[in-house]
Amino acid sequence: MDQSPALSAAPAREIPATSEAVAEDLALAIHEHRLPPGTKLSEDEVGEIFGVSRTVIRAAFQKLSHDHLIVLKRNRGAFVAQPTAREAREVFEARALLEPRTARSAAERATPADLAALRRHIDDEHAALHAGDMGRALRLSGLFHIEIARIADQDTICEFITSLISRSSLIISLYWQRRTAICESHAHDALLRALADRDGARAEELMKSHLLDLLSSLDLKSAPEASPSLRAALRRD
Amino acid sequence: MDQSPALSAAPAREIPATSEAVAEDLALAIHEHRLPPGTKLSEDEVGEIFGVSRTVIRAAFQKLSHDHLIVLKRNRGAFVAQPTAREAREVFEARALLEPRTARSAAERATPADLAALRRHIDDEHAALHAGDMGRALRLSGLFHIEIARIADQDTICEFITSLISRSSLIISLYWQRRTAICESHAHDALLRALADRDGARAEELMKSHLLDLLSSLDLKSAPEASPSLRAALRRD
DNA sequence: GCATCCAAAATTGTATACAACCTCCAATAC
DNA sequence: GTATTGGAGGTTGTATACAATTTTGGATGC
Repeated sequence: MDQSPALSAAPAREIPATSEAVAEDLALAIHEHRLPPGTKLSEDEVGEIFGVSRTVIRAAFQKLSHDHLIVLKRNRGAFVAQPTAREAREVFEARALLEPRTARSAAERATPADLAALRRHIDDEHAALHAGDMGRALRLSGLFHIEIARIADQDTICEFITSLISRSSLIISLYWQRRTAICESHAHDALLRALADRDGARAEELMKSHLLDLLSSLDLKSAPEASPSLRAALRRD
Repeated sequence: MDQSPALSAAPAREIPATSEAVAEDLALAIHEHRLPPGTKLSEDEVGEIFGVSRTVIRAAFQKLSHDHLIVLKRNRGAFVAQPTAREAREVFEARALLEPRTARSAAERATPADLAALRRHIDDEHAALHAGDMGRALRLSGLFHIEIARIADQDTICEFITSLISRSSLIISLYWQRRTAICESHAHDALLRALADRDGARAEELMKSHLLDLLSSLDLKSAPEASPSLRAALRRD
């Protein structure tokens, strides 16, 4: 019942939380599994936590619902999404259609400043990994992909990719194979080198195989982990 | 001021209009240019037309905003979107990444029932064209593409494509070159034949060139028609 | 013991009231 | 004549009250 601790860690906002800010905080909590899939999000409770009325919360829920991070059920309420194995495959299939070509475009346009920003992302990600902060590493890894889409200078596609990566974060935290050792793959380093070399074809190919690697590192056979708490597994919705 | 006629033609709904129904009616009105780009949508006015409170209208606006059919400006209100030439190119670029491969998948999965449904869409579209009902023809043309995505059985990609086609409808009605004769291109017929032949490669290629044709049939050089009323052109927002 | 059903409690759906903000226009100063 | 400022009107942002629906708990019957 008391899910405040999962959220109270994040907000600490002063007074007027907008619906965008609420949605962002909730998204982060979902990505980092502080709000596990299947969790019921009560409008009253969330509203009280953020210090705003249900009106604002409902707007935030609508946004999150559109991004498939939560599922709205009429007259039932909002629940943290539980992506199925099929949905996981579909999300990565969509990314496989969009991101490789986008990486190619990025390679043809990247400025030194862009490359430096990517370099920073990678370094931060490595640092987080070595510090054992998987949540932060995962978020930075996503930002690396989003940054590439931004460099490609295609707002529309960038928006789609951003949404897909957001869903991917939830999927990865659900289906990641624990047995895999720390995924210190150097795929991002290789991508950055291709971009620096302005080698669009290589960047496209690297992104393609990187996404395949990512998908194959997921364990989509077994049920979506019901380990930490049985709640999600026992909910019949 | 009095934009009721543009809407009153559509709803005719009995009593309780949901936010989804309102959004759908508004989307149709935008697609068919009954609500021209730049039009201000007042919450009070729309609410009165549909017989619901602003609460419901705001939810509908949020959904339409996410689909880029309207633009929400804080403390200013909702305006029918005016896609720029750049946005038009981006939307078709995104479609070019998604739809050809999706058509290939569809070719590999289409059942006789699927093909019959597509055949019906094409026939209806031709009939609408000959009847001079361009609005209906455009809508059916979009539905043809959506149907192909549905056949491909990829919900995630289908959702993206649906959104892109919705934006395309608005773009086409904005930038379509009047001088082009009735676009009785038989691209859809050719696509259907490729699907019936289970020729995925041909379907992919046909879809690719069809989208290129579509984009090149737009006049993205000239300003987005300010013909019917100067309002849109004169608004400085 | 088990299932069914009904009523109370809780939660969401909708409408409305009030607050905050923007726009517009007129009045004033230069 | 032009620019600035002030206030009135109108629209959106938010909170709250009420209605409708679902959920829950126990009582009843088999």
